[in-house]
Amino acid sequence: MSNQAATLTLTDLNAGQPCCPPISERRIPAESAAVLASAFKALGDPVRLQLMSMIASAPDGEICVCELTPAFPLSGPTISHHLKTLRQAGLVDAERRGTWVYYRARPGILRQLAALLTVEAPAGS
Amino acid sequence: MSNQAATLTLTDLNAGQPCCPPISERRIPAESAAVLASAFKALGDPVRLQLMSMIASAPDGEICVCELTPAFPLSGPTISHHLKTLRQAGLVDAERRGTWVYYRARPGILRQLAALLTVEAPAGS
DNA sequence: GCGCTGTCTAGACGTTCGTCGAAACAGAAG
DNA sequence: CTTCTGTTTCGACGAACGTCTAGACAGCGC
Repeated sequence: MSNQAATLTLTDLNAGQPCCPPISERRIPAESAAVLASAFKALGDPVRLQLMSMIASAPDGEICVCELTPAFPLSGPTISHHLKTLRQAGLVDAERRGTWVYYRARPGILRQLAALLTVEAPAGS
Repeated sequence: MSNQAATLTLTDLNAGQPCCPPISERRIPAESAAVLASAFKALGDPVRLQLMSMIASAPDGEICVCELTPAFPLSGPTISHHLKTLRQAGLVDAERRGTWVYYRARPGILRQLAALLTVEAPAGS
């Protein structure tokens, strides 16, 4: 379940070199913008952002769905849907071990997004 | 325009201290998640991401709408709508000087979002 | 004043998103 | 094999989004 037959995916970008310089350096090309925007869109929901945070801050680097679901006043399928969105955006990885499924963050992707938003030290403001 | 008269805005967060530690350190509280997610959602559209990039990378720190609009195969009102979204998310500032309106990035906000996505140096990956 | 250009607002339309309940799938335990 | 629990997929519905056209507002020049 990597992704559809789209042109690019964030995972592809991560596999290679750092995809883009910071947005303050030069304009993002249209193709990269589509891929990167999909990653930001995945983070653009409060539930998913908290899920991402819980996964990224898990003590062992991974966390069980059974621990994520009860943390929100939402149904199981809804949480699963959000996790799928994060998965398709390339932000997290899932692995089934026996009965439970464990989620793990992809630090490389997060670092790329952070680098994209980096700006030089402020001159005026 | 999800949270107009809501509890917080990203601009408020920026005015004060750094709002949140990186998501890899601890789980984002629900209130902060709502504000931060709205910022990521604003960046979650290819057009807006490119607009943001063009604004942030403008040589003089600001750029005229008349320069942004012809860069996309979209109508003027549509571009204006996207700029309004970026404005309401607190990511950019607008100023009218005579006939033209100039947009300028808010580096502090971008830095906060970048800091949020920062993760420690990779152990294995 | 009048017209012209640039930008934003208002309303409408089709698409996408977030949520749910019901059902299907995967493993573990009797 | 049967049953039970955990997780995902499937359809459906209302809300939000992205886009458009038409109109309104702000400055400049005649």
